[in-house]
Amino acid sequence: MLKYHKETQKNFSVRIVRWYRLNSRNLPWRENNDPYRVWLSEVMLQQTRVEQGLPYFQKFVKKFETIFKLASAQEDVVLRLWQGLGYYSRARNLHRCSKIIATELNGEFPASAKALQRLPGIGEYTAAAIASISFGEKVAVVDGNVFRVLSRYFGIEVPINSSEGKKVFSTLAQQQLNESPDPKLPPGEYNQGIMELGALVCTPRSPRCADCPVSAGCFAYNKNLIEDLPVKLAKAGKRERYLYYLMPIQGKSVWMKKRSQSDIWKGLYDFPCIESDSELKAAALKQKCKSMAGHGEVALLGSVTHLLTHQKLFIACLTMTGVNEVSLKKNFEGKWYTQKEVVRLPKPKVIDDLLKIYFKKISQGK
DNA sequence: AAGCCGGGGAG
DNA sequence: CTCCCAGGCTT
Repeated sequence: MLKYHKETQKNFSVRIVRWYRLNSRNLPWRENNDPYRVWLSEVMLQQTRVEQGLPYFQKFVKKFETIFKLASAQEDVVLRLWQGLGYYSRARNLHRCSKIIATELNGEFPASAKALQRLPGIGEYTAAAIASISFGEKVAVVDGNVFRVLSRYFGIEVPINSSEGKKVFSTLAQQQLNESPDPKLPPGEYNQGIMELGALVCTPRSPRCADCPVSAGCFAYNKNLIEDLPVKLAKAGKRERYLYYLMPIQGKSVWMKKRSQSDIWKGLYDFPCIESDSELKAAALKQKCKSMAGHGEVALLGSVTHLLTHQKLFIACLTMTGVNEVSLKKNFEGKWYTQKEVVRLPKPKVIDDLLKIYFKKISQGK
């Protein structure tokens, strides 16, 4: 660990809170400290930018005014509202969590980080966020912003995605709260302040050090190491998958199935799929489709490359009319859904895009 | 401890 | 193109 100046360290937390009070964005979940809204926003913002999550937050609080309304909703309805936000296990865990709180806890959130963390979808970060913001508990959050700000300010080279890094940075974050010169420093404002600073000023690239309230004491700023911190271990490469979707059509209905295995998009709906580790030739693919779903008319609807964090998906989608339902049912799960029903189903972004292409096509009379 | 899970915006 | 975002769960 690199050395830093202790006199500048001492006022870090106080400067952060002072800056936060003058520069915080006006965000809907900051209107009050209601744990339901704080929880909802924190789960939505896991690995997600504020701008991306914001419209979803508005939709959710409007549709589910209380945790009881969320708890009594169907999972498909929750997933459909979450559609497009990604990491769908968050939505499934959010729903599970709401049921526990509504039915077992009389609708009241546990008031400590330790108790909160026992709930599904609430890990160390989210537990600390809710406990500090809604209940004033003196517990520090450690998210991507905190890693970056602390790494730069204190000049710490330990990789932020290593086990040691997690320990080092959470200890350091908690120290700022415990050893603050202001014993009444509001933990929620300190936590939101350091994250807000990371989001608005101490950004991953081209940070706005001229606007930073703690630049004078910042190790990286003073040593001109801003671009070198934080340190991060290299990640594994992406797996490549070739997904060949067969979209069976019957009148105004489309055959879809729910993804239930522990794979991408669990809980969402897509079409029968033939997967391969390598590219399939058009002729071979067509042959395969016909053998699995009957000898109907096959046509290419579209093909796209879809990037996920860990996977690169090469996707092609074939429409098929005149399918043999017996053959289809033997090879694939699922059932027929009318166009109206299809719109209501929660679907991955790519599937939603493909359906839009198809529906547009048929509305123009092919 | 390492791998897995989405989608989008910035540079 | 790469990186990363108010992380958590599974193996």
